[in-house]
Amino acid sequence: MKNNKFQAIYQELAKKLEEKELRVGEKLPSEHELMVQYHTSRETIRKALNLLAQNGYIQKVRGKGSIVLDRARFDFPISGLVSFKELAKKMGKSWVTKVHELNVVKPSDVLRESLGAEELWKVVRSRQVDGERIILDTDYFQTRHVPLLTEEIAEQSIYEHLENELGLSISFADKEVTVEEANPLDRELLDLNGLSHVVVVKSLVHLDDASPFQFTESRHRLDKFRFVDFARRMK
Amino acid sequence: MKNNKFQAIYQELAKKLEEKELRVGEKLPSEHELMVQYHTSRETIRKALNLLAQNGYIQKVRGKGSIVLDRARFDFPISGLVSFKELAKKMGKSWVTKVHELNVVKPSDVLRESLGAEELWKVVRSRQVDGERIILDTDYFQTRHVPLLTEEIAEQSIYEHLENELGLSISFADKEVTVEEANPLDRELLDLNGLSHVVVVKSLVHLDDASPFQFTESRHRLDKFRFVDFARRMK
DNA sequence: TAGTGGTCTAGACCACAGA
DNA sequence: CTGTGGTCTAGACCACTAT
Repeated sequence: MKNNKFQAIYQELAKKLEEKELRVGEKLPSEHELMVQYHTSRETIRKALNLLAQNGYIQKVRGKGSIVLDRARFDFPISGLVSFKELAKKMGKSWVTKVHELNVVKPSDVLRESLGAEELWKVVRSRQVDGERIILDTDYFQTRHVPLLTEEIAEQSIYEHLENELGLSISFADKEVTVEEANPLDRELLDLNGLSHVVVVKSLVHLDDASPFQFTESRHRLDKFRFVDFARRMK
Repeated sequence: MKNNKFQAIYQELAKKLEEKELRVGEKLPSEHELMVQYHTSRETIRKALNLLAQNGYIQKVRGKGSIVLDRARFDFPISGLVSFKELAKKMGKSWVTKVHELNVVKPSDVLRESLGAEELWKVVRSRQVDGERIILDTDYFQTRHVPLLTEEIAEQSIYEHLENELGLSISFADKEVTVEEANPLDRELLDLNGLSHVVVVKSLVHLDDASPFQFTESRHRLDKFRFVDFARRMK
């Protein structure tokens, strides 16, 4: 990966934990031991362990050690920071993305204020998983950062295109999950099976320099929605 | 608070940011400057700033500085690590908690496996906000850690009781958000207004030593559910 | 080039768990 | 008491932004 020692150690340990080289409830080697193993300083080991803790692999307990947690590692944030393609792949699902709209539009007042731009790419896509259209995504991107979008790109992964081709670095997102009544577009482009409501995930995505870059509204069929979170109390 | 320098600095800076002493988009003083201001080392300042970043107050940009983010600071996780009482108070809502069941039960197989106990407190409570019963909470607690629960405690805040009276320290939770069809108990104890589904938040809450302690199923009326999240890409 | 944040070190002292 | 993780320091070097 990168040149960072602590990231490398994190990834090595995370891999070991995913491959269950250590059982749930057992303890990681102590920080001192890891320090020796990896020929590095204690603070560097601690950075790696803190990453593990933040990501739910371990729980550090003073005086005892680092306990391996039972984390079903299928968890991932719905939309926003992980692309739909990655998600579907991880879940081992067959999926089809269909592009319904792709053009440059003038933003509404709310969007103009959120994204601070006079021109935005608008992309409307439905997501079909196992033969059913269950997600309807509407994305708005800054034209400033994205000169060109094509149907081919939108059908594959816009995120991959942004990060790999354009070198944009996504950093963080504010997300809001609510439930709304299905609108006519939902009824047209999703297989709702008579369900009256949809789960709506709105995300405002930012780049590394903290500038707002993308707004997404993701509308999910109720019965296919699942959101898993790992909440750690602030210390 | 505690004796920790970096926590104190974090709290002081967070307070300043909440009181808008710095505007969105402006920059915090540099790490070197803060180091001098607070008579401390750079790593300590960096710990405080990392806390600010983790909690969405700032975004650190290499070569530039720490940029103040526009974070509506009303965000909080729904259920699990924040008590209903805290939540309602923050939102400035009138609320009533009604206890429908409170006793010791033998756990189901799933619960026994999750919590590893042969005896659990079961508490069923409805939450009324602004005159409407919109949330139905079912909690299971380890009797091992909680010798006594009374209706009075359950009507107020069980969390306050656990942390203040019993000295238990809650640490982290796994949460799952789904939508389910309303069941007869939902219809009886909630004002559903004909809505056919409820949002279900399941949480498995752990103590500081990583032992599972509490399982909660929180059922929310669709139209009153809102979940706000701040997602940071792993680095 | 000067100023910023990012990583890393080697050491110190403290708080807590367990034998 | 020993071993664990938690905090803090003073310094070094690197990578990036801006001028």
